[in-house]
Amino acid sequence: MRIKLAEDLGGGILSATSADDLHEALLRSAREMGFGHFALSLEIGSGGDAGTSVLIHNYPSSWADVYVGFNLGASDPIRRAAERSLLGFRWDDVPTLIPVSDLEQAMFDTSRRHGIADGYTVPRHLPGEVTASCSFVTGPLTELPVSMLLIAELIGAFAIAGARRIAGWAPSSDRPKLTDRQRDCVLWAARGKSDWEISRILGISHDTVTTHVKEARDRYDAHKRSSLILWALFDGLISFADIFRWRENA
Amino acid sequence: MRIKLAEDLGGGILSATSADDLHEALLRSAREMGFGHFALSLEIGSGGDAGTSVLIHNYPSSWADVYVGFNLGASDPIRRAAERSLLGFRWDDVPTLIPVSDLEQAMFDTSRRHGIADGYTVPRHLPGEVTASCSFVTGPLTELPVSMLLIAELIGAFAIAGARRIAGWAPSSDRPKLTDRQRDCVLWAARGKSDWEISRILGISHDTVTTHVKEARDRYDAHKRSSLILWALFDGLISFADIFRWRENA
DNA sequence: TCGCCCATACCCAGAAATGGGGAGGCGACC
DNA sequence: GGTCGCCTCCCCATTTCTGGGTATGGGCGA
Repeated sequence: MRIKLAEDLGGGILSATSADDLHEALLRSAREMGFGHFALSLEIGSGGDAGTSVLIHNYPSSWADVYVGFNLGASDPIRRAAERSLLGFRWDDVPTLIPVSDLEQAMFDTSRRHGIADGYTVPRHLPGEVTASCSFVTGPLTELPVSMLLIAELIGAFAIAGARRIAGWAPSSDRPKLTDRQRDCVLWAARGKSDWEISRILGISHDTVTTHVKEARDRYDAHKRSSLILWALFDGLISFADIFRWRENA
Repeated sequence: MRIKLAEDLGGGILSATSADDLHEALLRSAREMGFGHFALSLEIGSGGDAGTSVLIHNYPSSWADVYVGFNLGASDPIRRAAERSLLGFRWDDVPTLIPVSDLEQAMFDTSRRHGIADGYTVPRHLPGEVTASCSFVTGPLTELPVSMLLIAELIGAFAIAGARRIAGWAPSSDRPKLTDRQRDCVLWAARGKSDWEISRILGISHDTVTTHVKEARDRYDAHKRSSLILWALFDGLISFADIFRWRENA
């Protein structure tokens, strides 16, 4: 049973406590599914300078050297496709997801000569936190194990979750607790309301709102309204959906 | 075979061409897996306030009325947890993901009286494009079908992808582009620095920083520094790691 | 060469946030 | 009964942000 396989391998991946463990578990998983290679990349910091935080793979070193040496990651079509897809995708479907330039097509051909031919990539994102992908790859002489792609989807997701945990994004433990009223005020502040506007919304006085916000700042040791909002967001006290989409139900 | 079930149901979901089709396919899938209810919510759009949203569910109307009527969606803990998780999660694990207030706990109890007791929620995100979740729910008299959770993970993801396709797939995000200097300023602002402090850090004048921040606000159509930061964060222009981790290296 | 964008710098006036202080009422808990 | 946390309200002074201007110089592509 394939799903049993996923449960077994997934358990092994989720119980990994180090990058080496994860490498081991991923290698076994890839083999069991009929893939020769795998590559997991997890970035904390999608913006500019914060580079790749985790990169675990068993690509041939010849290809890895070329890839890193020529900084191909900067314009890797697989990576670009991963940023635009919710589901895992087969590499031969990439052109339907994004435009692929001639240069990038040439890159595919080169990788094939290094034993990286066809594959399946599982993307996963958390806005503001993580962008990651996990690829399972076959060489030029092996067929893509189509019957295993759904399993790969699960295993890839487990691997990414495991890597995130290992990379240090354990749920924060001793987070400050805000009172309900404080949280209300933080939420409305995150929605861009001023203290005065919040006071009208909540039906309390301007000074009371100011007090709530002040005390919330104190609890988070944040000296700025923005910092308070960011910490609350980071802690999961409020969410992007809370902030951006409250209009819908209003 | 459970994985066969996933393939069958997944095919049905991916071939849906309308919201009604999708409703039908999801209903069948939920039943096959042993769930009584399902709810799929998907929101598209990043910049400003434009955006479509899809909500497909078969919750009892009594509960849906309460939910919408009291605007509970504005701070739904399930939705908040969905923004903090890469994988699907069981509802009884939510307190380990995010803080849950007493009020929200009470909300759980209320929903249970409406036949919404336990569930499994699959989140999926594309920064700046899509935020979605798909929940499968059991009533108070039914056990959560634990053996089906991995299948639910796959079905939920398919459903989200299907909904995205139906909702009109707006990949060409017209998200605002900031200049390098503007991004610098936004990043330092997110780190809690005032304009004057940023000017010292970047070695430029106070007024120049103010101008950069001002123009960044204009591009995001954000009237508050906080809103600007939040949009930049949601868009992936900056990340929590950028914001909170800079101390480490400094 | 002209136009456009970018970075830089400056000015102003009004609104908002920050960081202090104090105080009363109310319910829970010991 | 006393203490503690929470919510409410008020005062103050100072800093910071917001929303308008204007202007110079450099680079880059039409």
